[in-house]
Amino acid sequence: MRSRRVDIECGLCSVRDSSLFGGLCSESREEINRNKSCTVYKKNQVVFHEGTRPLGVFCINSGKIKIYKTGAEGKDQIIQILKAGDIMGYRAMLSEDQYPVSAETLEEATLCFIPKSDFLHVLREDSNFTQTIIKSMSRDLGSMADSLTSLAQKPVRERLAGALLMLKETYGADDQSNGTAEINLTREDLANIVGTATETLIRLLHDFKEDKLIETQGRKIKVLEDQKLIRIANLY
Amino acid sequence: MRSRRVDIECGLCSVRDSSLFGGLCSESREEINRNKSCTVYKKNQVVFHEGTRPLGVFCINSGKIKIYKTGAEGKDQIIQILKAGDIMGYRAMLSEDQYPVSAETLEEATLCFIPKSDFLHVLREDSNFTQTIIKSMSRDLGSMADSLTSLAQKPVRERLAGALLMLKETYGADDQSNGTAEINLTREDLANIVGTATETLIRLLHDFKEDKLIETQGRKIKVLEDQKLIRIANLY
DNA sequence: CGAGCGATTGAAAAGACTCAACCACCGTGG
DNA sequence: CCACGGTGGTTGAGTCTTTTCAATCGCTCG
Repeated sequence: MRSRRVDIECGLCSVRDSSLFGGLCSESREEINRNKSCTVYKKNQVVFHEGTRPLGVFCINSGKIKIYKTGAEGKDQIIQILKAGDIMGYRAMLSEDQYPVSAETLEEATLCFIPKSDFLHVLREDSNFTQTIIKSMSRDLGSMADSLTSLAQKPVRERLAGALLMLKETYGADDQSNGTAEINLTREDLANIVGTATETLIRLLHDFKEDKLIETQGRKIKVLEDQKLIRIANLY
Repeated sequence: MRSRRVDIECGLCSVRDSSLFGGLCSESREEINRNKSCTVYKKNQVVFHEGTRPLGVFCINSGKIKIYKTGAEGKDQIIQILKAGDIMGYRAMLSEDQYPVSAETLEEATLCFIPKSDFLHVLREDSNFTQTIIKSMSRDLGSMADSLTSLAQKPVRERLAGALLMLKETYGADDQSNGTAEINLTREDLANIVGTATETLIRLLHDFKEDKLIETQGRKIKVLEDQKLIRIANLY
């Protein structure tokens, strides 16, 4: 058995308020809820693959997902890390195009799949929701412009500092972590976020650890000195 | 006098069909046309600046525009080059946010400014247009994921080859160029597209010229061997 | 227990950047 | 008309970051 079905009610969903579906009226919500199917994915399962066509959208109930693109040499570039409450796959669906990227679970994750027709119907009926979607896309576009710029201009060290701060947010969000969020990724994934070789990444992590900016236990990374990292990241 | 006003009718506009406004019904088009103001910008004039707030959108009637973001060290990263028919500035406006990037003319350009209220009204009324806008944003998101990946993974040489091919398209589009498009950019701008130092860019251009892949006359670059460049760019 | 993956370290090589100087072209003002 | 200043283009040399390759280690899983 590759995956397990579960029942989740949108109305009772713990991540509802933090998701893009948060603002839906009860009518729209019911429509989204009606035909969706929720599945528990195991760690490192591919949810969708670059080049295939979307049949609907996924809403993350729990777990983290990496969105990545495979480069010419087979190396993955991670574009973003999604967490509970995030919705994925709607862009390619709306543009009636193939997925430009792939999605894979980083840990066990529960995803709700909403069929294309239901999603589109709600989008057509609920102009507030349309607005929400458009805003979300705009924000993503802006943050990708940021990433592009730092990838082009900043040395690896600065990018790593920035990535650690970003990941602290992502990993601190859900758990009952009292500010002690632990980043849990393979060194390779981390390198593919920062855009560098795994070895380089390991060496820099080592430096940061020596400087007491972070702590590591196995693969887990705990960010200690946000302020100093912000300075290193050259964020203005 | 910094800029000159001119009159252009959307209904007669030469770039109408190639723009996102192409599919508008005559009613919507009239609404877009009504309150717009068209201005001739000189070369190297800033149209809007990162961090300011949009009051409407711009439609490019003629000329090329660079969209860029200024990095921490004051170096610009060019995100895209827009040409006649393209619309710019709607994302920040729709997300009710500041511009995440700046826009500057690369040559004399005629831009039509459409006030926010008119644009939003058409967007609300015309669901086809909403669809068009969403698609355009999705496509941009996909192509930015591409850029991100090649910036992170490909050496400068490959990125330059890719950029030249892309620019050939951009510069070949309008003119009555019979396949002999000439790229006309400063070396610095070109370096800021590729994401490298100006000197590095110049050296690589020199190599390409030696290999008869391109021709240069002053700052102008003519792409000769598309196929070979595609291979160098490692496009799959 | 052996295979294999992920993490780590070392050493060498390569790619790209910086700095500095110089050139070429162009518009301006004397 | 020509010297001048400035911008953009080019070249060289040295340096440094980052990558690559190779090898080792630790741990988990079957």
